[in-house]
Amino acid sequence: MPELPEVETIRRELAKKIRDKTISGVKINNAKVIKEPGVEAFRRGLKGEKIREIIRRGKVLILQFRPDKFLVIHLRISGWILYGDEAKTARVVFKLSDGKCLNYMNQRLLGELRLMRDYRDLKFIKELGPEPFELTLEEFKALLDGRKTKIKALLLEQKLIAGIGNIYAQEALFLARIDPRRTAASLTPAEIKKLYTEIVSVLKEAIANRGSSVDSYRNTQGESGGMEKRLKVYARKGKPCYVCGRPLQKISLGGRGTCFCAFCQK
DNA sequence: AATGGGACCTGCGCGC
DNA sequence: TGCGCGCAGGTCCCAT
Repeated sequence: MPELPEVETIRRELAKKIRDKTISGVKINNAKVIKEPGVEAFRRGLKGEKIREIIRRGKVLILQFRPDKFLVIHLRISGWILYGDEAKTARVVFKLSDGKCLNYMNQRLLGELRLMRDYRDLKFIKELGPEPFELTLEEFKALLDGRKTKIKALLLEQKLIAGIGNIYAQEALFLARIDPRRTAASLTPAEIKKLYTEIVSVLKEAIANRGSSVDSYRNTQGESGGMEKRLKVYARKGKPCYVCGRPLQKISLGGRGTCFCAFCQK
């Protein structure tokens, strides 16, 4: 799925396009993605609701209608939101009162929609770690302290830090020149500081470039991001390292593909 | 606590 | 051309 920068891009675009618009109807092409309440209650509960706020928490997108009514949108892998005309391949179409549609795209059907009284009651959200931009260096240090897990796996733990996924974990480690196989506890204070800086920096760069479109992800206009051209290691196995020119390696860490430069990342 | 595997899904690109 | 396989931005759950 879209990671923090992609979801933040969607949030910003939607804030301009759909705030204060009303949902006039919901077309459900695949009920599998609706996790709560039931399909009919979901449809009924949304009809006539005005969108007041568009919120992001980690990789989760949330539409707020009332103080006690929220649509929680988890894109997971392959999810994105297309604004405009109704899309044939949309899993769910939210029709707006001005004739436009919010199409919930999700090829792999792993995404989840929930209509809830409070998104903060969702277990996943409750347990989510702090937003990277609100995390201090000292707090980041404390998260790594004593942890024997590999640093790359740790960065993906949403309970520790919200929003980093498999692209930006690899990118941040490359930028910080840290081998993804190192244990978290083995990082020196200088390395922790560098990694912290690079995480914040790469996420900001990605947001500024409207995210990475490496597979199905598109922005709300259906356009590619721009960050994919700037990625240094993700999906670049065998290609030359931008720093030393040696071919990048690919290994599996925690069941996820991981590209890195075995020479530059120590 | 850490790691590995599988599950959930669809569809793409690759080698044969 | 067609088929089987591996793989894909996420997360959960179980076993060791």
